[in-house]
Amino acid sequence: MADTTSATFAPPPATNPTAVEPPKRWADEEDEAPEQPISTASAASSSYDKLAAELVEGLKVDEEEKINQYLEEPEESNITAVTSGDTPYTSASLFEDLNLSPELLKGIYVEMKFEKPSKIQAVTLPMILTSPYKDLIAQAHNGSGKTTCFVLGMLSRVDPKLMAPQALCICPTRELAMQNLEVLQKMGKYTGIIPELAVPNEKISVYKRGPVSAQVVIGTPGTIKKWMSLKKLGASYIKILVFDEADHMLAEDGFKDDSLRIMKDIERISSHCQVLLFSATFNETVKNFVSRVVKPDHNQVFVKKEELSLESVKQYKVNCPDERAKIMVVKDKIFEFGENLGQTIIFVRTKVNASMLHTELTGFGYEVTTIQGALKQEDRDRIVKEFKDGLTQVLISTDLLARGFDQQQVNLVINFDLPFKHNSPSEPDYEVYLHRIGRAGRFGRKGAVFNLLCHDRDHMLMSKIENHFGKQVTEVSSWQNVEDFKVALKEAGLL
DNA sequence: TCAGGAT
Repeated sequence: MADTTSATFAPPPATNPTAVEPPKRWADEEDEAPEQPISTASAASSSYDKLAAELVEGLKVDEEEKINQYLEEPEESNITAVTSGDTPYTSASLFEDLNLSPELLKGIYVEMKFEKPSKIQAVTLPMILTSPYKDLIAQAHNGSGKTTCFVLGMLSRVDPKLMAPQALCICPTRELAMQNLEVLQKMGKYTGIIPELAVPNEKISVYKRGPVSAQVVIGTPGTIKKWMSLKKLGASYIKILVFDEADHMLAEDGFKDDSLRIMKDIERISSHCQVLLFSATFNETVKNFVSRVVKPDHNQVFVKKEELSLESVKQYKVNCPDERAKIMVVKDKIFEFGENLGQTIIFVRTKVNASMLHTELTGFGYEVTTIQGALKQEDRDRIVKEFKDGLTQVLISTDLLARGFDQQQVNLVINFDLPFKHNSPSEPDYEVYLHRIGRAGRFGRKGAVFNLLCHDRDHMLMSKIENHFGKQVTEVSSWQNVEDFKVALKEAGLL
């Protein structure tokens, strides 16, 4: 594949719009982490090639509507946007183009240290912030700045003088809700807007508290649903509703029921509420479903699946004769080089495997921490904090952290187990795979992924993943040879 | 042998 950073911005079936901006990397801003200044126009820009206009599959826009209004867009973009209706949008090349308050701009420049909008931000922010406020389904690469899109959207649309919940953001895990809250607090530092976290809390009873007066609420589905049903969280003034990791939030085996319930309760009371659905992944099934969930005149932004895997993250597979060998690879190869690398996340499929691997590695005397949902919340919080503070080097995790978790120093991801679909174990979970490898290479950084394969099924899953993304994964010749791993890590740019 | 949130 030539280069995922390149593409044409062209809604079907129209002709290409005019290029208005010089090419730049898609990952010119990180997803959830504000700490790093944006590096804009990169040296890689010369290698962009132009892709043909592509159809957005699953488009469900009313045929009677004029659907081909589109943004003036940088021609080098790997996203396809389709807008619906008469509203014209102009890509925002500067944050100043967005009519943001001076307080919000100050947060963007001073606190976040952003310079200019990333690709996904340039395209979606005008859609989010232009009246009439239409629903939006937006897909963009891992680490490309999605969080900023909806956080900025929420902060910008909230009236700071009205002390009532006006924006709601729903996330699949407590960790992600907390991370998003932190971004919002930082970006909104000068706005005076008050946020609140809505996640389960053993210490504070929801029954004893008063109604929420915070203007932005970020949380997990069950808690938000509960607060709403207990009339602690009023929907009257909510005008923007965000689903982070929206494909998972609306998937059949995800949080679909809770999410729909919340959405309907809000829309019943606040019918003009704008709904934003963000994720790096939308499989065809979910894409079709979500486009029927939002209002018919919604806008869409999508990326082809072949272009979703990050070019900056080098993927490898390692054939291991048995489970024991997988542990040895982690022990002798990963820890061997680990000191010279950034941080590492080892993904396992089950809590049991997480505990097993943790016991094995600590038994060898290695320092490693493990996070999974069965731990107490305070332990989860501590482990995440230690990892984010750089106090721990290697973190074992279930898919709890597969999505959204942003830690820039992670440049190595180990798939100790490959993700597969619960209801059909011979099918890989392509979306989880993509989210996992997206934990490395945040903000366009270099990274490496090692997939440890031992059973026949692993090989089958791996080849299906390769086919799905149209990308061959390089094989490490021998699981026992330190040199092979060294070569791989050098090739990935990590040594 | 699902992991996640919440009950």
